[in-house]
Amino acid sequence: MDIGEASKRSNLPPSTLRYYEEKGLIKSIGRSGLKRVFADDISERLAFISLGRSAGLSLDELKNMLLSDNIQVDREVLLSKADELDSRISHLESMRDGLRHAANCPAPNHFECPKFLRLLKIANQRWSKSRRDHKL
Amino acid sequence: MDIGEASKRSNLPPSTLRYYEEKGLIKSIGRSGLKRVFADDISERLAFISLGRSAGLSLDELKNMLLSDNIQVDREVLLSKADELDSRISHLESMRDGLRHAANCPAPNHFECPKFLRLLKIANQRWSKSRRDHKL
DNA sequence: TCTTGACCTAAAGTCGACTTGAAGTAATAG
DNA sequence: CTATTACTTCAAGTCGACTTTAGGTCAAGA
Repeated sequence: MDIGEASKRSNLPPSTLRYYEEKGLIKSIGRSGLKRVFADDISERLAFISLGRSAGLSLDELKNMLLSDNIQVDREVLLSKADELDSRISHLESMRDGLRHAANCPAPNHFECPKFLRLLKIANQRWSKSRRDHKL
Repeated sequence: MDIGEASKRSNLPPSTLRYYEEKGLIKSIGRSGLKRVFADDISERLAFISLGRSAGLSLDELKNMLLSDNIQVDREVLLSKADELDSRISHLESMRDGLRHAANCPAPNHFECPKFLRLLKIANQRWSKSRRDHKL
């Protein structure tokens, strides 16, 4: 498959695919003349990357996850990434709950609403904890 | 409270606080000489911003949420932000589940594992749907 | 009185993640 | 044969979110 096809299937511009290749997130399987040729499973790889990006992961983080494709031992990397995601999910849930509450709260200023403040406080405690634990 | 105090309490450098003020995310209540003076509730506001940043929200998004502090009618903004967060949470959960599965999966290449691929597919369907719905 | 430290502004620099532009190649359609 | 179209490289440009730097103000302590 050429870069145009990969671009269509992944919904990412060719320039992005070249950039990802340069950064080592994907590989072309070879060339036909000048043109890159990609394997069929590139779509899934790119889907994974898109998903990760939309979830706020950096290209470096994603590269680490994808590297473990080849190497056996990287279960730990995957599991620790999963744990980081858990903590990120907690933040988002706190934000979401805070916003939903705020939308229905009669307090004139949300920062005076005790429930809202409690959600904030819990969320930031959780954050501090996970930063301590993972030395982020 | 001066900027140094606000910085300590929020665990953000003064330069960041000045930057946030410039971008309209926070306000100083006045000046004492040259020095900015912040109200006491600045800590909560900054906690909210930090939380949002750590969850991957942009300063503009956060500004929108915070603006609705003053104006009554913005329940809809808050609720739609909460919905966006729900979709972001779904992505993260899919990633997390995918990673946890991958860590225990015997398949040599995760992109050959049907369960992993199913998680990816579901996640991206959800993504496409939410992009359609919210015209992101 | 002088100096130190915490603040100030405005402008420039940095970093990640791309995008755009200029200049070239290669197959294909008219 | 030439023009179009899709690709190529490499360098430069952009954008968000900050950080750093240079030069200045001001209150407090030795």
